[in-house]
Amino acid sequence: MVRQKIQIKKIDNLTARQVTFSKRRKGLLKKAQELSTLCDAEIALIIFSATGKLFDYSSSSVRKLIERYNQHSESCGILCQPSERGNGDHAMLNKELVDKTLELRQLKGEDLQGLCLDDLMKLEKMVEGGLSRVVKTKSERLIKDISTLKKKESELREENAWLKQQVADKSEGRRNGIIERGSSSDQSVLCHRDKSSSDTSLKLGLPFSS
Amino acid sequence: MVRQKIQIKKIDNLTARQVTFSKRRKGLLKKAQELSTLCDAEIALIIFSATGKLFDYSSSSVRKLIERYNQHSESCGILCQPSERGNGDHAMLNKELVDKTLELRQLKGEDLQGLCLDDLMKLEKMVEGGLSRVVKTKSERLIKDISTLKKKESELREENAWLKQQVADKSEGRRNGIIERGSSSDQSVLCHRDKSSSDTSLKLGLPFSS
DNA sequence: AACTATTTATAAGA
DNA sequence: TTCTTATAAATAGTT
Repeated sequence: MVRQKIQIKKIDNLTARQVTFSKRRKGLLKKAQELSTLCDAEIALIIFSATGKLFDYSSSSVRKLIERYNQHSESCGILCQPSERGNGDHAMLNKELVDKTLELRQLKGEDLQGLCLDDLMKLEKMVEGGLSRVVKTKSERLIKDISTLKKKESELREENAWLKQQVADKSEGRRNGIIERGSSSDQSVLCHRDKSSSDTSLKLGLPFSS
Repeated sequence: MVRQKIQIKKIDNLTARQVTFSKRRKGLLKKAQELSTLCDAEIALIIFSATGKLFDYSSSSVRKLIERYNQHSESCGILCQPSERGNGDHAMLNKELVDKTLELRQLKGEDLQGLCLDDLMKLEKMVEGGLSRVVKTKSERLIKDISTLKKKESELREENAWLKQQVADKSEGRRNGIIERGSSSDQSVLCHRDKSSSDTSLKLGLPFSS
């Protein structure tokens, strides 16, 4: 489009992609807003970045538009049902939900402007704690996975050695003019082991190191 | 924008409005599609014309995006319009609460045993992101506070110097037997300065460094 | 985050 | 609606 025309395909370079995303997102939001104003249209725009971050715009409210969209596209009864409510329980539940939602957002590092330094320090400590526990659990999981993989590896090595031995034995047998003594039982064992091991290695995704 | 720049306000003429709607809608859809392709973003766009006609676009499926939007940011909908949700959908409220409670616990590093390695990595990334944002906000706050404090400090130093000068002048005045010439106007100025500065220092909690 | 050479989008007219 | 065209706006590449 500019200095040079670009192809409309995924931008390979990460930085360039992020910059373009930021610029074009801004442009898109502006255009949406202009259209809704100029032509008296109701618009909702939902954008998830490749990293999962959400950006949205609506001339009124995204949720309201979704509601309208649902009504328009389905002849639904589910979403528009009137209801027995108002236990007062409802309000409480809702309040709890609002509280948790805010806490959640703050743990994710959003909506921090309202917090004082003290709150920020507390929050930092909490998130650090969470992070360290997540990392610890991840490490444990990794270690466990590694040990499982190592075990599989040693089993496979063992099997491998055994197979090699079989092959060597057979070759030697042939060279010596001895023809497949007891072959049927050996075959069945080999078949069985081979099947189970290939299944395993596929699932776990080789190769191993060391 | 063209032959003549237009104001972004509702177009009065019906025909012109319809024509513009048609053109700009097309442009907006194109831009949305380009953004999603170029930057690997997921986008949903819902447009209701003034006459109630629906136009939509999505990189995948509008319904899927709405689903994701609900999961990602029930927060926003709830925070902004708690009353707008399906009144009395107790079960749904409850489910959201349960979900959020679990998410909250996991962000805090609890209840991680049920997660697979992939989930743990995602969680780690999310918490890291949160932590970095919290730390960044804290730093900004600290820097702002420090700069405020430094400014106050310099004001106080200035005031202090001025006061010292006053004291010195008075002492000299007395020693020389000259009694408070023009004292009333000096006093009023001093009073004014003193009041504003003491109020500030109390609120911010001295002392300063250097 | 700014700049700017170009490409795109589009308002007005046909 | 669609086409044209002059001009405004958006933006890719660069700094």
